[in-house]
Amino acid sequence: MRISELSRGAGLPLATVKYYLREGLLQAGRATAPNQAEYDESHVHRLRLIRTLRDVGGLEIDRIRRVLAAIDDESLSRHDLFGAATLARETGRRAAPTEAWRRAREEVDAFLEDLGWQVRPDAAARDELAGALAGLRNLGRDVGTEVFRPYAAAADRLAAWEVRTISPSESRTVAVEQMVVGTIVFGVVFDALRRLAHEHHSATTGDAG
Amino acid sequence: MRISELSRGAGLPLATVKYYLREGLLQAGRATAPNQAEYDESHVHRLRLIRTLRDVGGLEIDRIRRVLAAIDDESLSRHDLFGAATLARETGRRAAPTEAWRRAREEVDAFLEDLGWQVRPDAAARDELAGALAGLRNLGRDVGTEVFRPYAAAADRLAAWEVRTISPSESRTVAVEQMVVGTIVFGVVFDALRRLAHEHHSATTGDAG
DNA sequence: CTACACGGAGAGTGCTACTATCCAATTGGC
DNA sequence: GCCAATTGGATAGTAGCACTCTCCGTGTAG
Repeated sequence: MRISELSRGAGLPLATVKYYLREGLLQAGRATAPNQAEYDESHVHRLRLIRTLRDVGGLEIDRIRRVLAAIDDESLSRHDLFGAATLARETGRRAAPTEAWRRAREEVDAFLEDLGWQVRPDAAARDELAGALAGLRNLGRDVGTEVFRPYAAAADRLAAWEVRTISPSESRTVAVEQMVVGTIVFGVVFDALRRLAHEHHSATTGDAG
Repeated sequence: MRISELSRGAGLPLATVKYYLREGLLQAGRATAPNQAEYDESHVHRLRLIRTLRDVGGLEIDRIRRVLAAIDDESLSRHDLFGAATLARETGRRAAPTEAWRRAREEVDAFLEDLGWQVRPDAAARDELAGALAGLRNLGRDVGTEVFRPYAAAADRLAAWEVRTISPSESRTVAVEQMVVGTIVFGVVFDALRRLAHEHHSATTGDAG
């Protein structure tokens, strides 16, 4: 198919398809002439993937590019791929690392050590936890990493189940995409469900103010 | 204190403090002259709250404004406040509602009905779940709302605990801020821990490729 | 043969979150 | 009481992001 058909097929403006092509999110079509190329179903699927990552996951274009690059990299193992999905959800700390922040970061490292979790020392999630802890303290809450415990327990249960169910998948391409999409989309799903559960429990607790 | 002291005290550029003042995120100081005002600790705390919501929670200024307005609104009950925190995390669907999306939305409503959760029919989280379901299907996954079940169970357990522990708080102002900050910050915390747990379980499963 | 479509590139748009400049009024150190 | 520095307030400018538009010279379908 030609680019305008691809555009219609994916339900995206032609200009947007060209933009994704320029940005390297969408693989180039098979050139049939200096200014003509042929696209197929794989391009339609890729566009859907891009839009899901953006519309559902809320990822920026730059992050999507890196996630897709990891998916496309045949040399990456499945375990590495979980890292890629992880990379996709990393927030990218905005606040400068203060002294209090560094202390919080050390406590987070000790906490993870205590949990016995085997995670990279440079995982960005560590920084996010440190930021959260430092933020809570900065707002006057006298808390330690023990407040993370119930969350860690819930995350541990859920992640163990997720890893179990995602592993026995078919081809690498399929498995890899499931892993990445699953991590991102179900992250959003859990967050939405948690908010709904808050509302539900807050209502049934009968606290009127 | 004067504005420049406030700026130094909160560790933010003066121009940024002025910006938050203009945008209505930071309450005005007590005017002592046509062009002079007095600020206090409550202003410092408010600035910290704003930065935590932005740096840790990743909220945009407009959303922060609405959250703060809800916190400041004395007429809102604690239950309403959970709604305000909820509002703070709503993603704001970006994709246009297609036919497939509308079908997904109906299934989500039925699913929540089946769970027995009492949630507003206009909760934005419903749309997010519909978007997630439609997105998964659009990528070729033949799934129904039953894939949400394990997540709903985990979210239910966690939210029930959160509502229990947050309710018996002191003054309204403190409780309210705890609720909002907690919902947002611990949302980030859970997400970070889930990613770390993925990495840990993926490593210990011993899948090398 | 000619009107429309193509790929490619550059510039322009709208939005967000600041950041900088200007102003007249006011203040604090001498 | 003087004057540089600071203040509150307003306006304008900037940087980054995700498109979106316009051009251009070349192809292609009816």
